[in-house]
Amino acid sequence: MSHKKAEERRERRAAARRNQILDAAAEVFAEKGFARATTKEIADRADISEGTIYNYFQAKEDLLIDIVGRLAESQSLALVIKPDMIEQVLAVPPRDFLNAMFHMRHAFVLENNHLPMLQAVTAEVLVNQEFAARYYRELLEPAMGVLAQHLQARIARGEVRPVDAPLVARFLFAFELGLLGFYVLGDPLIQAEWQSDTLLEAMVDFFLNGLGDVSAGQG
Amino acid sequence: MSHKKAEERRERRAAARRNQILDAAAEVFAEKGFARATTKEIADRADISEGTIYNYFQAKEDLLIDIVGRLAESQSLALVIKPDMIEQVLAVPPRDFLNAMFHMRHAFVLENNHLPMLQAVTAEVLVNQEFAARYYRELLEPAMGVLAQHLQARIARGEVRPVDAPLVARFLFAFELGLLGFYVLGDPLIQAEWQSDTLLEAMVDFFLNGLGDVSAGQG
Amino acid sequence: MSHKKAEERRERRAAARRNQILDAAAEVFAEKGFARATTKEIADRADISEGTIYNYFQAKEDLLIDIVGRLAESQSLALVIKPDMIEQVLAVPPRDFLNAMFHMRHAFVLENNHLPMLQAVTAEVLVNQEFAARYYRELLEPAMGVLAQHLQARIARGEVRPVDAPLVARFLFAFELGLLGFYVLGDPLIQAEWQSDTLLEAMVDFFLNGLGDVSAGQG
Amino acid sequence: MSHKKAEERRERRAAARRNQILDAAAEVFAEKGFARATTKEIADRADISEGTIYNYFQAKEDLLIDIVGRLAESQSLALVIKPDMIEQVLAVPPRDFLNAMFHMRHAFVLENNHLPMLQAVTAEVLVNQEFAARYYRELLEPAMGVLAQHLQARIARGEVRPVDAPLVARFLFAFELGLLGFYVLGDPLIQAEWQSDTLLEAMVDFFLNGLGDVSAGQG
DNA sequence: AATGAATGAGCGTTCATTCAT
DNA sequence: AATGAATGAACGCTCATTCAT
Repeated sequence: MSHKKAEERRERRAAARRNQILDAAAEVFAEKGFARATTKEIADRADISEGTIYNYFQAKEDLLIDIVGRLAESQSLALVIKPDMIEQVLAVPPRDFLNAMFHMRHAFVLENNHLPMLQAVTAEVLVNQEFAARYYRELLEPAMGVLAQHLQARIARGEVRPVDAPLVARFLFAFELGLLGFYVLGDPLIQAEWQSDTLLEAMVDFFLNGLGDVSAGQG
Repeated sequence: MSHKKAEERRERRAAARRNQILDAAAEVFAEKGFARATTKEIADRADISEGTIYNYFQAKEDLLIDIVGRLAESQSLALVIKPDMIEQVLAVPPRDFLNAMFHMRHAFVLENNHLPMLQAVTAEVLVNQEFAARYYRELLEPAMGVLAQHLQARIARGEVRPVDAPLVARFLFAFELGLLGFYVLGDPLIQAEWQSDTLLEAMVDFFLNGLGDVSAGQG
Repeated sequence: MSHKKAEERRERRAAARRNQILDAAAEVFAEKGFARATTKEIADRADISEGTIYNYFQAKEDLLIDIVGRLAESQSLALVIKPDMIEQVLAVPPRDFLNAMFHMRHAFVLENNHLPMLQAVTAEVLVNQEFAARYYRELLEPAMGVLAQHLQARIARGEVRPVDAPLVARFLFAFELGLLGFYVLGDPLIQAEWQSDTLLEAMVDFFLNGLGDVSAGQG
Repeated sequence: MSHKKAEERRERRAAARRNQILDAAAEVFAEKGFARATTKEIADRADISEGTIYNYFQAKEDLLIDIVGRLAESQSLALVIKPDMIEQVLAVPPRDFLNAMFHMRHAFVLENNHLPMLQAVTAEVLVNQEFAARYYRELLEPAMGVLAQHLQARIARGEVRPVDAPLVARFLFAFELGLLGFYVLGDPLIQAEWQSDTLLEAMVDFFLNGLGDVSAGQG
């Protein structure tokens, strides 16, 4: 039916506009922060007029909310270990699993305009309680939960030491969050090596062996 | 001389006023973010009038700059391993050294109104290049440099594995930065345990041993 | 001719659309006032798109102008004493004439969506000189003129005291205008009784006898 | 005490500013209507900057609310028959009482910038339910109540016919409201005579005698 | 003839900064 | 040194109007 097709095309166009606006918003938010970003600059960046933003979003704040939503969706597609794949993933040795995970997360950051989105959202989250809750609930908690379960399974299989899985999952995410902070702060070493095997292997090595507890044998 | 004394007293009072204003500013910045914080609220919080702020600072932005300065100064007093103490510090076993360092850094966060200052500065740093540079140069780089050197010395003494010291120093600071992020985000586990021995020891353990490389023996 | 018929049908449809839009506009203007009413809400209320309004009217303001026009036309059909009926109307006793007039005017307000139209126009008229002139010229003056003439004829016939006819005609219309104001303001007494015989008779009685000049006999 | 005096002077200045702004606002509201009036024009008219308005009022709407308040206060000072004066007022013959009342009300309109205030408020009231309620409660009801009581007392004394006092009080106020409408609409007769004895006496005469019920004697 | 996405001027409001007191 | 009233630029947002479809 032509009516149906026309509707579909309209919806596709609307979705494209929304994404166009969100991409522009994420960039400006990342550069200036949410509060200092102006709807005018977002509109200019997206090559539309200010009024058009409000045909697609109710308020400036909704842009940030929807950016979180897009990140969450994107992450869930990319990072969650699907229930029906558990066995296959557990078959991968810990070293390779860690490497793959770090690799995937570092690649995720640079894909699809994710960096400005993460930067924009992270900065706002530090000074906006409502956002903090949403960010924690939608982005951190689900991914951390999956990792903690996975870790627990590895422990049960005797592949890693019997550490406190939820705590170590937080360590891992905190570590990644901090490393992303270093990237955004412009640390030359982290920026240059962000996707390099050198960095990923150093991380894997560090997570598996730590500094090497020489005292352990001595104590 | 009484003239000199009067001058000194005046300067002491001025410094007290500055600190009073900076404390108020740090709180408001932490709660709302720099851009959303208003000079009116800062003035109210500091129990002075808006005009008075401008007798002590040229612009709102200077408040944040001076907060970074105060943090840097405070950190340099508290955290830098003084050159004339190197030998004594190296005498401490790695495990105790790490424990002391984590303990000191976590205590630092909660002391002297440092948390709001760190929160305010960290949020702004993510979206303000000028600030990012200042923060990196004044707060991160010096402390990281000292730690990297220290680590190198430990490696030379055979106390820790021959890791890439500058990189691992970054790992350590990234980890701490990310953990602070979790604290500010309101992660219940991290917040509850922030200064507990349990958390500090888990961290030390993790840094010394990692997950335990079971595959190492297998490879 | 089928061409002519098609044209007529088109015109009838166009007139229906115009009325559909004007009815919707009058409602929204009455509820929110002209300036606060949006073309979007008018379009929604009329079940058409915003663009369609502009196929029938040049601008939002024209909606109000045409509402005045419709009211004037409607009033002239209903209220003006036709020249060829003068004799018949004068044959009606004053009391019955007043009663009929009040009855007709009060019914007029509640008929055919007139109330929102009157409300919308009256509110705008108070703050818009151009409109005030149009309203006065098209709605008040003609009706007042007819009433004044009629009154004069009654005076000539000795049926009413020799009052200043144009002034008393104004009194009568001012009174009705004010009463409509009370209705719109939500005065419970006036609203409840708007079309009741009680109110109409009290009005007639008041217009014929006033408060009763007790002093007249004393003076 | 000089502190107290300074405070008093400050308050006097603030009150003057508020009045200066309200006067300007009333004028602009009367000319354009509340919604079309801009804060910029009010500020220009009051010879201050737009920002200053917001040092004295929370929002544009509060200007109108406070105008109603000023009118109510002003009216209560001018028009309410004080309880301890009832006897004196009742001693005045009905004709003189009506004349004085009409005189006072017509003078009130032209005094102290009341006309633009009444015009502004009346126009808004017709299209704003919240305002209608406030206007009715604060401006109409109290004055109408006093008049109805007074009328009842006159009836009890046999000075006026036994009319329905609350209803006739409404008639009187509706009449005045409508007459004010005619004034604002620019009716040349009403405008020219607004304060003239001719008009006032015609009104008094009309209220006392109506059109003269010739039929009464006939019936 | 009807649509509704796009426009951009203009609105009410905020707030860092100034300055007379 | 301290005040707080005044400022006005700049913001987020609305909405009458246009026009390609």
